[in-house]
Amino acid sequence: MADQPRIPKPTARRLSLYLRELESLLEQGKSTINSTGLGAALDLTDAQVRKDLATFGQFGRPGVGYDITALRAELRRIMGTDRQWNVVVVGAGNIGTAVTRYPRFGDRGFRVVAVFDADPAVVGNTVAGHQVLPVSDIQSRLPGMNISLAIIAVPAEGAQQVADMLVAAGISGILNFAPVYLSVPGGVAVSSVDLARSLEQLAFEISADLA
Amino acid sequence: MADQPRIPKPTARRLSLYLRELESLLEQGKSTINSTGLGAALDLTDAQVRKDLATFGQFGRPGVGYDITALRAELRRIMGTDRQWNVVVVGAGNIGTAVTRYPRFGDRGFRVVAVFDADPAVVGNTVAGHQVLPVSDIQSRLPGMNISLAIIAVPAEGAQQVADMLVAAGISGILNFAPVYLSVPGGVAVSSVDLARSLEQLAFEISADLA
DNA sequence: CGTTGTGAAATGATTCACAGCT
DNA sequence: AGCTGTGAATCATTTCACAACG
Repeated sequence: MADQPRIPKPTARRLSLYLRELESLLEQGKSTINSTGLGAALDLTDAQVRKDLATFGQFGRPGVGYDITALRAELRRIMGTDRQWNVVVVGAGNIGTAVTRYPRFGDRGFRVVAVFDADPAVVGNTVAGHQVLPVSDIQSRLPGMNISLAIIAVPAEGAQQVADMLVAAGISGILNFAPVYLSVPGGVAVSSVDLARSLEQLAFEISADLA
Repeated sequence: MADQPRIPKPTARRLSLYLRELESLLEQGKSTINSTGLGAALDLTDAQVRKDLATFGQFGRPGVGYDITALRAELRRIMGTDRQWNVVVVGAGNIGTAVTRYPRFGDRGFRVVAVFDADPAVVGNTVAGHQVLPVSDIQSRLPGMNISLAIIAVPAEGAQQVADMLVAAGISGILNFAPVYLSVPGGVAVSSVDLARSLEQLAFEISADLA
């Protein structure tokens, strides 16, 4: 087996940034872009852009740049978003509801197909066309629904337990809005969004600036 | 003037993680923690934890570890969250509303004090006790409200324009939920949350795993 | 000619390993 | 004895700079 060309983590994080910018350039009617232009739009150097893209293949043409449509297709393929991903949302509170209704998921290949909540007062309600199911049904209902991504939007206290249930039900990726570190077995990806942390980050940058 | 001990960006990002974990340890009734324990809870090595904290001072006691309450106070001071930060939310749609209602901000020193929206059908509504004001009032109303942080939760198309208005009104930090890169003058901090990107990241990790 | 792709150099971050404090 | 703080070594990422290409 040929060994994979290692992918630097920062490169992996920037990939979706390139993809987003390419979409925007297409809307503006552009058809090619060079590394300098793509970098300028994202605050990256031209060399950085070229190194990142070269990790996955040779997509550019010397003297011309990158064909936007072709590069977009490559990136989608590389990221796995050239197909549809079904998503389950656990937690139908403020955040869970907002996320379930988020209109941009559809354009990017994601579709919420089920919503769960632990609160009996919420179970049975409808959120964006989905009847909220009890979390106790995760075990029995999830397998067979062909879902590999989950969004956790429950309070901190319940998050680890929900994560365990989701993993047991075969989920391979979790987007976590609860402000706790989730411990999951290898092979399961976790990405976290902590709103208070994001604001703290800003407070810190501002405070550090004037120090 | 003595030159600042440079702060590595990854260290800056982890600071709020330590803070969050310390809160959790306090709730569990612990009073001291060592670098190994703090690291284990966050998937970091003990050396990493010590290096990070040592960037800001000598907070630990050899043979004992770190006093949780004292370290928490230090981190809060360093991050600037030992005081109250007023926050303005622009955009009262799904995300803006969820963020405005987010109960955890209060515990962490943040307080939403105003909500704006561009849609006349939404202006005048009440969200979590705040009457929604028209974005056109940002210029006149914001200055004097003592707000340095803003949350942008408007569609991609309007985000840059809103950012410009906020900067003009004296905001120094922006948490951006719109899926676009915001260009701001130096001295203004931006931190972004892009839900579709977060899911893409997971899709990529999963796809890359089985390659 | 302009622009890519890429080795080589420079910079940045993490890990090691241990002296020194309590 | 246990654990911190920290130089030195390793590892990772970015930037430089240029040959090769359309």
